Amino acid sequence: MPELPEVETMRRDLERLLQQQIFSQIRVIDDRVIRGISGQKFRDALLGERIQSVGRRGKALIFNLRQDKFLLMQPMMTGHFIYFAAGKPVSFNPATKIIFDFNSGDTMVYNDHRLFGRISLVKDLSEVKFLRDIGPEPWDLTYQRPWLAAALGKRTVPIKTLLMNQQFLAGIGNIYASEILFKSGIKPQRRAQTLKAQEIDQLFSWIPKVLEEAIALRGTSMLTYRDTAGERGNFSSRVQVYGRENQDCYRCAGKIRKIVQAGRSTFFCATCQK
DNA sequence: ATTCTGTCCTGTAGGC
DNA sequence: TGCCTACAGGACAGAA
Repeated sequence: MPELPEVETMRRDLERLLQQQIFSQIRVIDDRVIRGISGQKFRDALLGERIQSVGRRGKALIFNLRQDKFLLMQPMMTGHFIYFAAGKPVSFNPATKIIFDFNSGDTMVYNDHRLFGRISLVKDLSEVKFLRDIGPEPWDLTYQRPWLAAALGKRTVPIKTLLMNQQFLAGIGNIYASEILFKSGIKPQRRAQTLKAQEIDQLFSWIPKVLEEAIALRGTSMLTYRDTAGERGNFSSRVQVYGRENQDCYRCAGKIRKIVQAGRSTFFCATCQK
């Protein structure tokens, strides 16, 4: 489900709400959401641990517990946390897979109806393949115009598919790939290495701009995404092309079209995007 | 090496 | 209303 803006929204909320809190009880309702160890071992290893801070890398959330202990969570399509302050009624549903209680009396539940999400405890983040192989964040020092041009030049995949490749760049998923290409005026089917200098300029500036605007609006809610308070993201109202098949383009008279690339839906305006 | 396809799951929206 | 199919914010193995 969530892409970089949604995961960053979760990170900010969770760090504000849970920093310095200590796990006092953990109820694993469905073992399948935990990777590597049993629900019982997961629970035992987490009890008494204190959340020092909450980080993010691409679409992964990282709870920093100790120098050699991290709670890693990848929401994938439908995983998300809902927070309940002490004294508030905690609400569950069939998607609730883990319930975390803290010393303060606060509770955080983990919901994931499709069970694609991953939660694990790791000693060393570099032992996680996903984190070893992931590309730069769009705000890293590496993220420079010449780096982007060189990286694009080596690839023959359609630009939309490349934008979604986490080894290329961290954090962009299916919604923002379409939105970024619309803003950049580039057709999603274009092969990465065929982009002209002026198009690379557009892409280079729109990638962080679109993501930053989405973070400021607390992400996009299409179907199931909710923040830690159970609220929808407000970028949904700014979406230009995603999910708008056959509707009018906001910028020209054309219709938004939908195609499938690498098994995923892509939306674009055939008039605005060249 | 890079690129593409199918798979893991469950819920829900839309067509008939 | 109720059935049936298609599809859903991701990542990865295995095939081409």
